[in-house]
Amino acid sequence: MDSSRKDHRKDIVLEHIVEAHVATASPVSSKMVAARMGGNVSSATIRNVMSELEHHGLIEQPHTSAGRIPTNEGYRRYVSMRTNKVRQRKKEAERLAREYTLRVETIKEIIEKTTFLISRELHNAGVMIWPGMDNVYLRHLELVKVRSEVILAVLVTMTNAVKNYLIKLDSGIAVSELEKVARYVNENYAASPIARISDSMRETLDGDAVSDETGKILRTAIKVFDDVSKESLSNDIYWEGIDNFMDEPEFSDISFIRGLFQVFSEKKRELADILTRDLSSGDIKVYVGEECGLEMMRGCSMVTCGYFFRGKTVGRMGVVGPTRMDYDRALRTVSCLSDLISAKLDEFDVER
Amino acid sequence: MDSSRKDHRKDIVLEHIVEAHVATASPVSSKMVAARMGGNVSSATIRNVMSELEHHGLIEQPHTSAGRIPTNEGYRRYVSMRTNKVRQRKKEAERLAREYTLRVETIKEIIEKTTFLISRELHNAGVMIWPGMDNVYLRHLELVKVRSEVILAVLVTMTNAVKNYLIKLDSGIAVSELEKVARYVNENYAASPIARISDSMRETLDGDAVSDETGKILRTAIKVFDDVSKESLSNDIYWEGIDNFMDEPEFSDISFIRGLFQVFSEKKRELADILTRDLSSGDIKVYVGEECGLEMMRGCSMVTCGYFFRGKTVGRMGVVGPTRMDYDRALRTVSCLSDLISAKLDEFDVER
DNA sequence: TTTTGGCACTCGGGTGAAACGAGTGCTAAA
DNA sequence: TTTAGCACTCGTTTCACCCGAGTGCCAAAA
Repeated sequence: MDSSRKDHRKDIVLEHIVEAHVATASPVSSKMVAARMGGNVSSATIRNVMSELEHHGLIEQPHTSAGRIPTNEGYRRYVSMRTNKVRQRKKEAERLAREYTLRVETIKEIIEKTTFLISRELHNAGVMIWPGMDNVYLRHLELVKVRSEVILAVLVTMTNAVKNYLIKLDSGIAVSELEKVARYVNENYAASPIARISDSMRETLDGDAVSDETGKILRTAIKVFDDVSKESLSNDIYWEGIDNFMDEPEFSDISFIRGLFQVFSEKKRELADILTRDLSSGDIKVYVGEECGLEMMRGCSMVTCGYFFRGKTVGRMGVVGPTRMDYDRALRTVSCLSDLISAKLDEFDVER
Repeated sequence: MDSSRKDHRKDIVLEHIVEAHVATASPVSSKMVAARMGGNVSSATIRNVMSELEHHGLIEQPHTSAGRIPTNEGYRRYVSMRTNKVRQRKKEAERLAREYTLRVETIKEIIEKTTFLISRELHNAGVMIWPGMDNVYLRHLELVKVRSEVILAVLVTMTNAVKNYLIKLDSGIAVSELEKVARYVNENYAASPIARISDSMRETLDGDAVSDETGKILRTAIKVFDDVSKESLSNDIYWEGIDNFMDEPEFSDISFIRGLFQVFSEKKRELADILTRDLSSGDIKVYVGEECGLEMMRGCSMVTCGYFFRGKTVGRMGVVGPTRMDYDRALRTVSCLSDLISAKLDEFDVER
């Protein structure tokens, strides 16, 4: 048998090992692989192939006299054999699309619905980051006085998210003045990217003739948008369904669950940062085990994909589960949902 | 020894059993109780008392040849001996008070801070319900047009909570008209209890001379506030620190944790309802085990206390932990935090 | 050269007997 | 009424044992 065919068989065996292990959660024996391959090879042959795969670090034995399980590298190889052939199943896509036919008018609803669907479909945790400030467009601003020098800025974005920020001004301000500021912003900056509003205002202020009145308004508005951008530097994260983990045998160790839970609560910033880091591309990305950089994610994998608004990647969504995950299905579902919600988001954008 | 002194000793022994069990998490032996009582009674005497306590259903043996652990009834009795003597420790109260000296301007911040403090102080989960609509007072309303017949109502409450509701009108409406409605509401209903605004408007509408213009405004406003009240019938719940459970030996069984986690996620409504039910009183309340009515809370206790705004109980806050909980400390901490945040909330209310 | 049957070896898991010891209940004496 | 003493119980730990799934290697077959 020539070497290329031999390599191909190695991949086939690895595939079977991964898939059998995903299905059964226990080590896979040579006999089992032989059976899965139709019985036209003997287990002894498979044993030879397996020992090579082990040599390459793609599979390992939990102990002598046990079958093999894929290593992180094994999963990684398996995944890279898969990612280029993500074929969406039409029926599945249609079924998922129907889930969004009900009233979905805000990005909040989209995020809740999507993470819910991911967790339900894949029996794992669904995660999603909100669009960051540089990709969020203003629909409406309202300023509410809270105390003499403290105001509440309420922003409604083009994707109908309502965000509020408490802002401490340098000096007291009259309600009528606040109204003027809000009106000015709504008239001049509706549909602008929020992160760039304060800079654009500074230009106006530095530029030619600006009346005293307008100057005062601008200075307050600049303070507001500076604070807003500062307060939400990194994307916010939302998740759902982490209790699905608890069914998986690999998480029977409670300290594992605890660590993982912390990734989703106290340390959710770090998780959000990982997803934010990948925003430059909207492609599907797979992290196997600690690849993502979080020690506590050992034993877990994450399959994520960007979602789009106005043609730009504005956020990411995906699934977190054990490394022993049905990657094929995960890739399919995540990419399908990404398409669906990106289309939905663009509906928010039509001029009315 | 006369019978009243005898009964008193029973209580002392129960107290020691509860406290020792809380500390060690294992069954308490007669020898251990004798030692805790200063060694002037023998273990044999304690054994007699214990057998009586067992007879009364206050303690039980996990098996022969083991010490005793308190039953739910035992905890209940222990707690009722305690609740009337909740004495706040001054130093502790001052330490907690300092946690709120930093900027806390909105009820959201208060809720996050308080549940965090509860979970940190008591190493259990902190829970808190938001004030319900009938106790929430309007500070400001803003109406933003989303689509021809869909608007977004953004409410700012007196406690600086920002809530938003998507509302589907019966017919399209102009932006200028929306502005009029919002202005009318802000001028006439600021500082009113939100749940009663639509009724009050209906009265105005049914009453004497109302101009066509005002009538139109009122009808839209009524639709808005009807929808708002409808959408938030029950109080919203917030929690923090349920991972603290995972350290306790009684939760080493993962299915327990899973059930509990569901109480805090999918079934959080039921938990919120339990707290809402108790809103009539602001007193401290203790649920031992399934007393609260949730089967999944078996093995858990909940210590809650109301918090106040304008002298009325508007919400509840407390701690959820294993029945084997330091009730003394829980009662102290919860009641202390209730006082602190009620005072803080009232600061929001001063006329400005 | 590759595949395969055969076989010895490994090692985790399950089973059962035995020893241990913490804790009890009861009794009789203080 | 309290207490010392003692027999008894029963969960836990330990150890020896066996079973069987699975491997690695070798020599024969293809």
